[in-house]
Amino acid sequence: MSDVLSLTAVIAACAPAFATIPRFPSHPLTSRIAMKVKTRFAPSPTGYLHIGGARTALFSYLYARRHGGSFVLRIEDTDLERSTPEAVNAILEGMAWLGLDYDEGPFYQTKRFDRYKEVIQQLLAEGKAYYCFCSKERLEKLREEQMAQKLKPRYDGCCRDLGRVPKPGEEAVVRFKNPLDGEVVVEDRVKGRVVFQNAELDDLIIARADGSPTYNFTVVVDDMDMEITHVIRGDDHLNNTPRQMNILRALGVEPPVYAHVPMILDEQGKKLSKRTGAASVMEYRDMGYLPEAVLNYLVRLGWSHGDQEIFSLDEMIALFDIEDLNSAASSLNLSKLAWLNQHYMRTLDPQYVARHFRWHLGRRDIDPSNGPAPERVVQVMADRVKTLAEMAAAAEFFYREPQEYEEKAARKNLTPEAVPVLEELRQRLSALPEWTAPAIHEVVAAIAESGGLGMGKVAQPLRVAVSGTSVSPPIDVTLDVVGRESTLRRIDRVLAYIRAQQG
RNA sequence: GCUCCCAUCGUCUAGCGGUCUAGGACGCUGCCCUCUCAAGGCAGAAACCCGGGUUCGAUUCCCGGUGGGAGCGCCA
Repeated sequence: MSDVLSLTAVIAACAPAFATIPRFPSHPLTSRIAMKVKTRFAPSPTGYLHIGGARTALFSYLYARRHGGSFVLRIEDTDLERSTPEAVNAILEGMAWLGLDYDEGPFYQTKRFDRYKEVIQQLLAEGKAYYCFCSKERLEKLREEQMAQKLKPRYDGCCRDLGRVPKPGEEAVVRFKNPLDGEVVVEDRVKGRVVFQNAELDDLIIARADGSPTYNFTVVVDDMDMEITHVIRGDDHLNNTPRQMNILRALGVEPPVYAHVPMILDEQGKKLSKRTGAASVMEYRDMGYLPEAVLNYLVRLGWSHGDQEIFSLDEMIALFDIEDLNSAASSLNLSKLAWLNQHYMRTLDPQYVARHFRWHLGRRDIDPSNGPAPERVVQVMADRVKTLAEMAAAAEFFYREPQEYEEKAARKNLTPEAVPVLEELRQRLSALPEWTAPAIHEVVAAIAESGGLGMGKVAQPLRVAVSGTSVSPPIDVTLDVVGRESTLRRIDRVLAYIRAQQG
C-alpha cells in the first residue's frame, strides 16, 4: 500500500494542476432514471496517448457534447508496476493538444482504493465473492491441462464454496462468483446483440493477494460511482463486457449502454505499434499536423455522415451519432490526413495556423522575429506543402539568406547568361518606388519581354538566388515576403557566386 | 484450442431487398492552367471474399467456408 501512496504522491507532484481530489457519492447508484448522458475516457498511463485511444476519446467526447452531457477523464493506474507519472502527463498533454476538454477528472484509480475495498467487502459479505487460496502454481498447472485438452483455460471454481476467510498471514485473492449458467446479452450499439454463455466465463479475481483491486473490477465500480451512462471503448473490451455486467448486476446496478468501436490498424493493416506507424498522438504534432486535421481524420475513421469529408468540431458535435459508427476495423492512411492537413492550413485563420507554425520554426532554431511574419508565410506556403514541418523546412530561406545553392538548380539557372538578367533585375528592383508583388511582377515581366526571354529564364535564376532552390511561391510573392533589402543582398551574392564559378 | 468480433475500389467510406451498368473522398493516371513547386479545373482506371440458401429480385437477410482481428493473467 505504501507504493500506492508514493505513486499517487508523485503523480500529484508532477501534475499539480490536474490532481483533482475525487469526490463520489458514498453509496452506489441504484437507479439512473433520466440521468444525463455521461461518457468517459479511461486510459491506463503506461506510455503515450495512443491514436486509437484518442479516437475513442473523441467519440466519447462528441457523444457527451451532442447530448448536453458530460465527459469524464479517468486514469486507470492500478497497475503500479507499469503506470508512470510521465505517462499520465503524456496523456494529459495529448488531450490538451487535441482540444478534448473534459468536464470531470482526471480521476485516479489509485486514489480510490478505499472505495474498491469497501465494495469488495460488500460482495464478500453478501456471498457474491469469495476468498480463493489456490496457489499460482496450481492455477498454472490447471491452465496447462486445459490447454492440452483444447479447452479454454479458466478457473475451476475450486474455492468457490469453501466459505473460508484467510487466517492471519495467509495469502488469498478474492474472486467474483460469476453465475454458472444462463447467458449475458450485450446490446452493443455498434456490434449489435452479442450473447455470451455464463458457462464460458469463470470466477475472475477482483482483488489480488495484496488486497489491490483488478482492472475489471475497478472499471465496474468507477462506471457505477461516476454514473457513466455510455461506455464507448475499443472492441478489444467486448469480451470483458459480460463479466463487467455480471458484477454490476451483483451490485444491484443496471449496466450502462455499451458501444465497442473497432480498432485502428496501421497502413499495412497490421496492429499499430510504435515501430510500424505513428501510434502516439504527439507524433502527429511533431510531423506537422494540425489538431483540427487529426480530429477530422480520426472522426472519419469508422464514422461517416453521408459523403461529407470536412467537419469542424462543432459540426462533429452536431452530427455525431453512435448509430453511424462502422463495425469493421480501419487502416490508417496518412496521405488522406495530409490532404486534410493542407485543407486546414489553407482555410483556418492564418494567425491561428501561425501559432502552430512557430513551434515548428522553433524546432529548426528559426527565430521569426528577424524575418517575415509567420502568418504571412503560412498564407503563401500553405498551398504547396502538406505539413507544418515541411512548411518550416521550405520556408527556412525566408529567415536565413541562402549560403549555398542546390546543385541541380544552380547548374541549370546560375549560368553566365543569367548574369545580365540578374544585374538588370537588381537595378530595376532597387529603383522600384513601391515594394509590392504587382510592382515586382511588372519588373520581372518587363525584363522577360524586352530580353525576348520566357518568364522562366528570368524568374528561375532569381528564384535560385533568393531561395537557394528552384522551388518557391510565385516569384513576385516570394520577393515581396523576403523584402527588398534582403532580396538585393541575395542577388549580389548570387552574382558573386556565378562570377566565381567562371573565374 | 475455445469464445467473441469483422469482411464494398490500394485506403476511408455511401449503400439500410429493386433507384447499383455500386456513389463520394484520399491516393493514382492523363489533359488544361503555369515563372518553379503546388493549388485549381476536367477526364479516367479502380471494389460488393467464396459457396449455399430465403426471395419475383440480393452488395443488402440467413447459414457455412475462407481470411483477418480480439479475448481467454494476482496486465489494463
